[in-house]
This record gives sequence, structure tokens and C-alpha cells, in this order.
Amino acid sequence: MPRDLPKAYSPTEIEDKWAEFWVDQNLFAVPTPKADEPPRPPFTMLLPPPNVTGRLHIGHMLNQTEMDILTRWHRMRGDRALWVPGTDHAGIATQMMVERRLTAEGTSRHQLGREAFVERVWEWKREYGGAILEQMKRLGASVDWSREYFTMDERLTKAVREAFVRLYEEGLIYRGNYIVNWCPGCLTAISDLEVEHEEQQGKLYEIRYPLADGGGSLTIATTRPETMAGDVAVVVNPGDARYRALVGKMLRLPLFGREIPVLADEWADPAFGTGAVKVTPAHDANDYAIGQRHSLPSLTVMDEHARMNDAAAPYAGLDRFAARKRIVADLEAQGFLVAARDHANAVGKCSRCKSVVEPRLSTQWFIKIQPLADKAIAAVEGGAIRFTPDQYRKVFFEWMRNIRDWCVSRQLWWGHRIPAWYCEACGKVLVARETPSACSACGSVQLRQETDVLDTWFSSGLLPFTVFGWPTRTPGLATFYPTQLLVTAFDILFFWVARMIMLGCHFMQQVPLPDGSPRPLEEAVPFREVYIHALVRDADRQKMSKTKGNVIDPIELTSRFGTDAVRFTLASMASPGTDIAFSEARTEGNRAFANKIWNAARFIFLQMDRARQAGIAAAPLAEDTRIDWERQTIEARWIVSRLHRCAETVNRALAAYRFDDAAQAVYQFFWGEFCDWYLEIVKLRLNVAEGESTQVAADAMRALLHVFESALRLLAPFMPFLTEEIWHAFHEGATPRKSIALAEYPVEREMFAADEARMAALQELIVAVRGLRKDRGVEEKQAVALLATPASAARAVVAGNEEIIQRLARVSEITLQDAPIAAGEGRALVGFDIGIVARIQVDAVAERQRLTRELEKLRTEMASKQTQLSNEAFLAKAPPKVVAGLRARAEELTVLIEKDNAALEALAEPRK
RNA sequence: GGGCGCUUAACUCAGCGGUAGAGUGCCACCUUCACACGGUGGAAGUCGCAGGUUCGAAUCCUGCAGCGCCCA
Repeated sequence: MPRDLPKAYSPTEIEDKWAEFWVDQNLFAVPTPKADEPPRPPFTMLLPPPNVTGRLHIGHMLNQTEMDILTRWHRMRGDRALWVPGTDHAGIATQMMVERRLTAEGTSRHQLGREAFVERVWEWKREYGGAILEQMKRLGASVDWSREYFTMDERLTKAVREAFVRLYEEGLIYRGNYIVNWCPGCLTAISDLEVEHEEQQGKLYEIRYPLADGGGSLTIATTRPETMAGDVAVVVNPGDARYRALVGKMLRLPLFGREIPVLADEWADPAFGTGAVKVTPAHDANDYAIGQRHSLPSLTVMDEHARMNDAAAPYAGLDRFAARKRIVADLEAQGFLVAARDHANAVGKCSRCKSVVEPRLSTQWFIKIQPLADKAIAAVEGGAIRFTPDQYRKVFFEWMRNIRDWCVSRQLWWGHRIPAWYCEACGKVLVARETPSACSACGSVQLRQETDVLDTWFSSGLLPFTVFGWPTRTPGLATFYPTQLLVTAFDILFFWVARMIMLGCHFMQQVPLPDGSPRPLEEAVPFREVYIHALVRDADRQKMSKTKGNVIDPIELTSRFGTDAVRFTLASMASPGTDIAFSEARTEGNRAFANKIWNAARFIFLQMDRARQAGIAAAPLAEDTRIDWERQTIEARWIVSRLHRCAETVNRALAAYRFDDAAQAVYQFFWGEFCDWYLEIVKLRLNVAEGESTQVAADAMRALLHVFESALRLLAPFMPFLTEEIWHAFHEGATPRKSIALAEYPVEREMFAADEARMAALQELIVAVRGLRKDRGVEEKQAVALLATPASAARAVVAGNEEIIQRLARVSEITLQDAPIAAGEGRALVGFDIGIVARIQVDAVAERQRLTRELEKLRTEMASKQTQLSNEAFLAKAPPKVVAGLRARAEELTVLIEKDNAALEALAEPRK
């Protein structure tokens, strides 16, 4: 592999290559282990299946970046890391997509017929359905492509049918006539969750309903006068004195002339409107309940398109909103309209097509949800499933405790068709795994299959076990179930997560453990942990939407900044609980970070070549090489110590899903310590003069190569492309493993606390000298002589490391002295006084300003410390450690204040 | 209406009882042989407001204001 890397890192040139490499080499495939294989800690995750019609958006990328970091991390730690990808058939969305195409072609699904239409969708899916997974491949998601699934695959379809039939046999599925959320746009029932409530300014109409006996009238209040034709009663609160006398009497329905009763029902709220409400059981869920209580009939007055039907003559054929206008106008004209007040009310809209949802009485299939919800609640309460952040546990309970039966039938053609057949002869309903040939009751062959399909979430709710072969008890199911983790956004917590928990607990409890013993609830859960991540918003914190035009396209973004930079940005902003306002500025910063590492690699490769020319060994170390750190130099022990500390931080952070902390730690280590300090110092050691011993350089090279290669592995889960490229270049093609993704992740090892303290002192000294140089206006290139008066403890630090100070602070010679630095000529640190010898005039005014500012700060701090230290209660109650720390700091402050004061006084005197 | 969350440097965000942090941006200087997607130094915050608890509060409690989300 060529090592003459270009000067600037160009991600686009290398990313495609590695993305293909990972897929072609099948690197992330995890075969189901054979029985005699030694066990390894499992780490299994399911990709929340994206919609097969979809394109990758930035939310997917965040989700997948987090999962990929975790998977790569676990894999490198030696776990059996399996991440299973797949797509969802997305009933409504996909059907709509193909229908739009048909419309453009001048035809429709009804013209094609069901069979031809479904075949058409499959064609579409085969052609375009893979797009989103191709995008994932490009972004380097380390999934096991050999296990890719599609929710309409034959195998999964069979499992869906099995699940449905079992639930039916267990009495948990029933067919019934109920009010459902009907979308007149999509022409199907939708679940409660697919309805978005929106506050809207509407009217509250007060309408006078005359008594049938002609003795007066009663005024009702309604927001929906268009449903009047379906009214079967008016209810008032039994405690409402205003209407008590009217209960039991009949009213004559205006415009329609039918007679309906006045009834008493607790549901009527005396404080709302007039306290009297009309009851339309076929078009309102609450009214339906009232209708049940009072045995009232239900009159459907609209068709599936939400147009008035014949029962609403003379308004038949009108759209519901047009009908409302006409009816209100007619009521007004005939003197029935008492008032039309402004009224804010929540309108339910279809999350898919935004049509106003029409509550509609229809026959649907339902899952009796309470028994399933009870198990799900128990699983979470018992700690078998843990949520991060923890607050979502409460949200989960809130929802699960108020859940209603799940309407699973959809009036669509694309999806899993419900395995139910109706006997035309005797009316029996047959629910079966295999298509029946004759009625089991009467033997008739006149069977008609149910036309409805299942809600898409029904099949996705089964995925954690169906992908591993359920209902068959496969070795894969035994090995990989339960999965360890689910990573998802808040918005599908109920759609998907809750349903997986309910269905997983229910079906998997029926599957014994591999050893044959009954499976307890904690082993039936689909996953042990749920990590809920943020929503990605635009830079102005606006939710992204196509209509607003503020959608960030991750593919476009990665082509501008590089996939690694975008990944790193998402990871570093992903702190739990808050949404991410996506920042291009930070992405730019991370592109610079990638470039920094690229150039560090270039530098190291250059040094390796030079070293070889000088006869010094400079080859990548074998993986099991141990370095004798004791004989290494201070900066080597320091950097390896920092490396291990960083590894510890990263490992701890990732275990807690703190991607931000992990990313920050790597960034700070690689740039702020490895590049800024270590590489600068190591240049000293590698610079071998003619005839000199090469031992120092050889030792330094070993340390450098070891730390650099370890740091690459540390970074690999976050920036897989860049690190893969450099790692292969580093090994010149002879990599110890196929990919850095298969190498070992660094762990906490040797630490040298004393050297870290010494380096900290050196760094402080060097920074102070640099600052002093700036203050004195010394030119960058000019080396200056340094005078230092170190406290005794610090003397050894300076004495042993002159070279480092000289190089990093650009100092020509160092003079250690006991005599104080001339006041005003130097700078005071806690451990040192330093001064420089340079033929530059001190700018007395500027120096006085600097000192005054500094003194101000020190005195403010001193005052607060003294206040505390003179407080008896503080001394008595505060932990000794805190008090001691405060005392030490106060002493430092005293010294610094004295020194600055002296300097200031000296400056006040006119200079000769 | 019920519930949850947020408000910290110009911007985006960490910190959540014991000396206010990061990245970006800003200012000044520097084309030093890995990197100007760079180096060096520097400026910048009464931690939304008001009370309370505590020896001590950005951090805990209460109230208020503003913003956002979920459920009805």
C-alpha cells in the first residue's frame, strides 16, 4: 500500500472503497455458533427497519451511527456482535406510492385488480426497495448483510400468519363492530397512534331542537352539525336541574323531522355549551359508548369518502364540510340556529395524508390488548427491560396503562392478508394457518377470504423472534434471543417498541429455554435495554419536514464533509434527553479533526521512512508486544498513561450510551495531547545526529508506533473509514487482521500518575514562557534565554527536561537560580518564577494592566476562600478533604498575590 | 385539561451539591521541514427570574416567565 499520502485528507476518495470492502469481505457476518463453540458474550441488535419506500434521512443516520459505534465497539472487545438489518413493507406508504404512479399512467389499482396491483408493488419493491439499504452500505453500517430481512418475505409472512392464528385461538383476537379512526383519504382504518391531534379554531353551534309535543324546545351545542342526520338522542346530565323535566320527552330533529328522545347520561357536562348534547353513535366514539349504554341504534350517514349518504338526504353526495355549511345555512334560514360561537377544538388528522379523520362505525379485527400489556408492564417494572434515559419508563407505563384494544385490520391491498375465510353457505368464520378448501362446519366450498390486511406494526412487532426463525425453535433463536439492545427515537416508542415488548413477552414465554426449562418473563423480553435517542432538528431547532424545505440530506452532507466527520458530529452531540440542533460548524470542526489525524499519520510514516534510512527499526509492532515503559522517556510514559485513561473514559461512556463524552475524550486525547504535545516532543528523540547512539530513537519509535496504532483502534468505531485507511497504510498491506474493525479495542492498562504530574508541571511552565514571550513581543522564531526560580520540588522537573522546554517554548538556554526574578521582569507561577532574557522593552502600561486584571481575579477568589475558611460552621461540617483543598488553594493565592503585588510596585517606579 | 422536558460564553451543547467547561466563532501574532481543514497566545458567562433548604446551590425544593414535546 502506497504511503505517500496527499497533504489534505479527502474522504470521498477512500470511503467507497472501504464501504465495498466491508460488504464484499462479509466482515460483519455472524454465523449461528455450533453447539461445541465456546460461548462469547452476545451483543445482538435489530435495526429498526426503515420503510422500504424511504430514503435515508439524518435521523436514520444518527440512529445508525449510534448503533454502529456500539456494534463496532462490542465487536472489537471480542463480543459476538450481531446487528441485523432489514426493511419494513410499510403498508399505507408503499401502496400510496405505487398508486400515485398508476394515477400518472392514467390507471388505478381498482382497474388493475388486487392480484395485478400487488404484483405491481412487488415489481416496484424489487426495483427501488433496496435504495435505503444501499445508502446504509455507503455509510459503512457494520451489519450482517447475510441476515437481511423484509417483513413480507415468505418466511416472515408464514410467521405472521402463525402469530395471528395463535392469538385468535387463544381468544386474544376478535372481530367486531366498533368506532375506528377512519381516514377518508387513505380509505382505511388507522390506529389511535396514526392520528395527529391539532388545535383548530372552529365553531360551537347552538341549535334549537323543538319538543315533539310542541311544548317548547331544547338547545343543544355541537361542533359537528353535519352529523345531525345520524342523531338518535339528546343527552343531559341527570343532575342538571335545567333539563330535569325534559328527560324522557321526545324532540323533533330539525331539517330531518325524525323524533328522538331526551336521555339522562353522566357524560353530558353541564358546563360545556348548553349542557345538552346530541348523540350520533355511528360518528363519534363517546356517542357510541352512550348508544351502547342506552341501547340506541346507530345511523351511519356518510360513506367511506366521508360524503353524506342517502340516510342524510337531501344532503346526500355532499362532502362533510360542504354539508356542514349547507346544514348551518338551512338551520339559520329556518330559525333553528341559536348561536355560532368561536371555539377551539382538537381535530384528528391522518399522520399519512393529513385528511381529517372521521370516526366511523365499521367491522374490524382487534387484539385484546390488556393481557399483553400486563406482561409488558410487568417486564419493565421487574427490571427485565431497562430504559435509557430512565424517564421514558414513566412514559411507557403511562401509555401502557391507558391502552385500548388494537385495531389490526387495514383496508389495503399491500400487506399480510388476514388469514380468515367466511363461509358463504353457513356464515362461519374460519381462521387458519393453511388456506382451507371447505368449511369446517358445513363442508361448503363457497369460501371467501377476508380482504383486509394486517397493520404493518403487527409484523414488525414480531421481528425480534421471527428474524431468528420463530415459530421454529432454531439454534439462532436459542443463541440470539433476547437481543441486548434496541436503539430508537422517541416517536416509535409506542408504535414499535411497546408492541415488540407485548408480543415478545407473549409468544416467547411459550418457547422453552435451550435447556428445556420454562422461559421466565425476563428471558422472554425482546431486548434487555432500550436506548432512546434524540430527534435531529435543523440549526434553528425546527423539526425537519419536506414542506418546510429544511431537510438535511445525510448523503449530501457526507459528500461535503466526509462520513466520519458527520458521524463524529452526530455522536458528539448525542447527549441523552435533548434534541440535536444540527450544526454544520461542528461538522467542519470534525472534518478538521479527521484531517489532523491524517496528517499525524503522514508525519509518522515520514518518520518511519527516515528512521529506516538511519538504520533504526521502524515496523509496526506485533499485537502482543509489551513495551518496557520504565526505560522509556517521560513523554512516552505520559502519553501511554493518557491513552489508557482515555480508553477507560471511552469504555465507561459507551457503556452508559454517553456518545458525547466518548467522542470528546477521543478528540481531546488525539488532538490536544497526542498531536499538540507528544508528537512535538517525540521529534526531539527521533532527530538522530550523525554518529550518535540510535537507542533513544529506537525506543521512542517503538513507543510512538504503539501509541499511535492503539489510538487508531480507540477511534475506529467513531471514524471507521479514516482509521481503516490509515491502519492499512500503517501496516503497508500486511495487516495482522483483515480490518481494524476486527482488531482489539484498547482497555485501561499501565498508568504513570507521577509522570502525568511532572508533565502537567512542564506544560504549565511551557505555556507560561510562551505567554511571557507574547507579552514581551518576542518574535516567534527568536529563541530566548530562560531564567527560572523553581521551588525545590519543581527543580528536578526542569533539570531533567531542558530539551523539551527548549524546543516547545523556543528557549535557547535555561538558567536555574535561587535569586528571585527581577520584579516586573517575569511571571509568577505556583511552582516557579520565570523570566526571559530578551532585548525587548517591557511595555509597562500593558504589563500593569495585565497584572491588575490578574490581581483582581486572584483577590476575588481569595476573598471567597477566606469567607469560607473563617466560617466556623463550614469548618465543622464540610468534609476535611474539601477544607484541605481550600486551604491549599488559599496558600497558593497568597503567594501569587504577593508576587503580582511586588511586580506591580516595581513597575510603578519609573524605569531608568 | 393532564404529564414530561428545556432555559449555562456570540452560536451549538456538556456539567447537576464543594475553585464555571468543550467545539465552533471572535481578537492578535505566525506561510517553523505532518497539518493554514494548521500553530501560538488571548478576550469572552451576576449558569432565565424570585424565594427557600444547606457551612456551601449552575447543581436540591417551591413559585414565576419563556420555549418545546407527548397524551387527551
